[in-house]
Amino acid sequence: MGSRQPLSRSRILDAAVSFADEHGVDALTMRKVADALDFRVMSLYNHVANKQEMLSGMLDVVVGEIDPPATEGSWKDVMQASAAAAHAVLSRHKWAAGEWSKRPPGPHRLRYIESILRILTEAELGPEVVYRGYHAVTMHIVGFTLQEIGYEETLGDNLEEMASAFLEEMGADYPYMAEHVRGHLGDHDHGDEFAFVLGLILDGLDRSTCKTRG
Amino acid sequence: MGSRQPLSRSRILDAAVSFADEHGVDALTMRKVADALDFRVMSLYNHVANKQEMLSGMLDVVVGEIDPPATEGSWKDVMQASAAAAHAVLSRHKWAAGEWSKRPPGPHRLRYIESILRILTEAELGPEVVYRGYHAVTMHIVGFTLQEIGYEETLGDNLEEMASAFLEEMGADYPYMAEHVRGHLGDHDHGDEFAFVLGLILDGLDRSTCKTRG
DNA sequence: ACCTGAACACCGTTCAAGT
DNA sequence: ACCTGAACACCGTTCAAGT
Repeated sequence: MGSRQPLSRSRILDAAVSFADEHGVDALTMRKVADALDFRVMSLYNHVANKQEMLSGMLDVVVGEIDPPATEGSWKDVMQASAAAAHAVLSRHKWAAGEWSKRPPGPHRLRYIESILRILTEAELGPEVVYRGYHAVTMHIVGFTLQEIGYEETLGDNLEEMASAFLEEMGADYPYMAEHVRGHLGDHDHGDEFAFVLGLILDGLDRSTCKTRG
Repeated sequence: MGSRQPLSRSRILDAAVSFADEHGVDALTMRKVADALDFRVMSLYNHVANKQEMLSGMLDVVVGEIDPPATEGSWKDVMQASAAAAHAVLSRHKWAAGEWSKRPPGPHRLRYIESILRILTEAELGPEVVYRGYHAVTMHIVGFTLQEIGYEETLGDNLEEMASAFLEEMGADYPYMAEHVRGHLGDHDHGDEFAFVLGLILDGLDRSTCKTRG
C-alpha cells in the first residue's frame, strides 16, 4: 500500500492497473490511484499528462503482458496460441478490452500488431488476405473477449439464478432465446468457443487464398 | 431546442442519443441533456432512474432502429442483410457499439437477439452450431464496428497525414505495419470487409454443420 | 525536480419544497 | 404528478508555493 518510494510513471500505471482490475475502470479516479500510492492527487500530474493519457498507458502495460508469438510451427497454430495468450491477458484485466479501441496504440501494442502482421505475412496468404485477415483476427480477439466479459458482468454473480428467472418470466415470449439460455445453463460442454470461431476465420482466410491463387 | 412540451422518458432518451451522436458519450452529462430539453437537471430523475439506466435506454433506442431481418431468402443472405443493417445503425451512432457489451439488454435488443437466433435455428444448423454461431455473429457485428470506429477516432480527421507521418518516422522499425498502413492509404479497393469476414464465419458454420451431420 | 494546499469549474444524486 | 432550488460528496485539472 503506502510504500513511500519516489513516484514514477511506471509505478502510477501499475497501481492504476491493479485498481482497475479490482474495482473496475468506472471506479478509477486520479484521487484513488494517488491514495493507493500514498501520495496526493496533484503529484500524479508530474508523471502522466492527464487521465486519458494514463488510461492509454495502462492499456499498454496490459498489452505488454501478452507473450510474443512462437517463432516456429504452422501459421494457424502460432496464430491460435498467440490469440489464446491475448485472450487470457484480457480476461485477467476485464476493463482492458473495452479500452482497446478507444486508445491510441502505445509501444507494446505497436510491437503486438507487428507480430500479428508478421505471422500472416509469412503464411504467404497474399497481400489482400493479410490486410483483411489482420482486421478479422484482432476484431475476434478483442470483440469475443468483450462479449464474454459483458455476459459475466451483466448477468452478475448469480448467473444460474438470473437465467432461470428469465426462463420462467419471458421464456414463452422468446422461445429461441430460451433455448439459447438453456444451452448456457446445461452441463453440455461447448468446448473452446474462442478457438472455434477463430478457427473458422483462419480456415476461411486460408481457403480464400487458395481461391485467389488458383 | 427548447421546445417546452412536458418531459418524458422517451423525449429524454432521444435528446440524449442526439447529444451523444454529436458530442460523444464521454461528453454526455445529465445537465447537458436537461439543457438541450430546456429543463433543469433534477427533472430528469422523474423519468429515468439514473445515468446508467439512461444509457441502457439510449442503447435500446438505437437497437430499435435496426430493421428486422427479411422473412425469406437463403439464411446466409438474410444474415448478411441483417448484419449490414445493424452495422449501418451502429456506424450512425458511433458511441453505441462501445456500450453494447456494458449494458443489460432492453426490449428492442431482446427482440433483436431473438431474430438472430431464429435465422440460425431455421437454417437447421443443429443446436451446437446455432449456439456458437450466435456468439460468433454478434461478436462480429459489434466487434468489427467497434474496431472500424476506433481507427477513425484515434487517427483523427487527418487520416492521410497521420499515416504518412507514421510511415516516415517508424516505417523502418515496423515493416509489416508500414505495409499495412500503405494498404489503408492506397486507392486499392478492399471491398466490403465487414461482409467478407462475416462471410468467412457463416461459411465456416455451414461447413462445420456438414461435418457434424457426417 | 518533484511534491502539495488551495482553488475552480464541473459532476451525479438526494431531498424537501413548491405547483 | 411533475418540476426545481439548494445542497452534498465527489470529480479532473491548474497554479503558485514550497522543498
